[in-house]
Amino acid sequence: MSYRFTGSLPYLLNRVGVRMGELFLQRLHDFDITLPMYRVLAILKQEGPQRLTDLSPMVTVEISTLSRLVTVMKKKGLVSRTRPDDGRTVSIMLTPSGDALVQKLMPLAAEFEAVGVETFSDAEVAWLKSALKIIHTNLDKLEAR
Amino acid sequence: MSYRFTGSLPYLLNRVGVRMGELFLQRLHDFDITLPMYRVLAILKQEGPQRLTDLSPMVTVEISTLSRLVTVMKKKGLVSRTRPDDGRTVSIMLTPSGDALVQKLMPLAAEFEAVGVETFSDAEVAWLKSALKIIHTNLDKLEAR
DNA sequence: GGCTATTCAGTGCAGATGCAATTATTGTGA
DNA sequence: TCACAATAATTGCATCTGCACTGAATAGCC
Repeated sequence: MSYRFTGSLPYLLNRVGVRMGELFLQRLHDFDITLPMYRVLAILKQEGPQRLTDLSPMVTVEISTLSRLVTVMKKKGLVSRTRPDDGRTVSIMLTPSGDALVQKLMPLAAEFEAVGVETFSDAEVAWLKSALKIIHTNLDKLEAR
Repeated sequence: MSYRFTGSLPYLLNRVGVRMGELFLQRLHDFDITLPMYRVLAILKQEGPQRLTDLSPMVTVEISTLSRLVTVMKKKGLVSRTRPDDGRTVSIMLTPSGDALVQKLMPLAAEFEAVGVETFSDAEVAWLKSALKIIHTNLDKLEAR
């Protein structure tokens, strides 16, 4: 039966990833933010103020897109832009309002994860997560051509 | 240590999924098609002619987007549109040219998967894939609110 | 110190996408 | 049979996104 597309890893990964994102976005609708915005908030909450260049790989979004995204988020009062030490650099920081919002959303995200893996043991979930990290690293070999 | 966003399942899934897609898209560039187009071709190759409604959940793409996508693919001579039995329905089918293209791309996709999981045993890969399917099913519980 | 290269962010533009409304066809109940 | 509901695909519109280019600031080299 050779190669089954619907049984391939890229397909299965994309399918479950997109699905989870879609479902989460529906809940986010009440808070008037998008999925990438949530990811930015969550990263800033965890890692503290970041430059766009550093934020980009963490949220897997192009810098140009991120730049515009931050503009919108600033208008919403969720983050602030400041020019610190380096004049080229911009430091993106959570505002108290943004911090409060991400605080409210974290339980929701946790619930999504819990439902997704409710049929697995803790050890299995741990293995799965480490596997996803390893695969991400393995993909580096494809990067340089 | 409470909740770590970068250690959460949705984040890890999205990150590796998007990354794999980006890398694959780079290779697809030589063939002048996009990632969703490849997915449509692969599904049609495996499952045979499909309606838009059936295709949509399989490629995780909105029907409206799919409709326009098929228009472009038809112009490229990769697929054909036909109105069969039901007058409302459209049957999307691979052309010989589309079939030849997907045939060329399948080894490439297989290589991507192989590199991604090269540090895992066959049994581990099998478990991982079944886990991704189960999670996708578990997410149904979040669908209906 | 001054010139060039590099780094970082922002913009113009074209294409992709989703939601909502529209059109066309089929199914159904009185 | 006829009106009305349901299904399938398409289109209008606003938004999102990435690529390529531009602008601004710093670093490195002579």
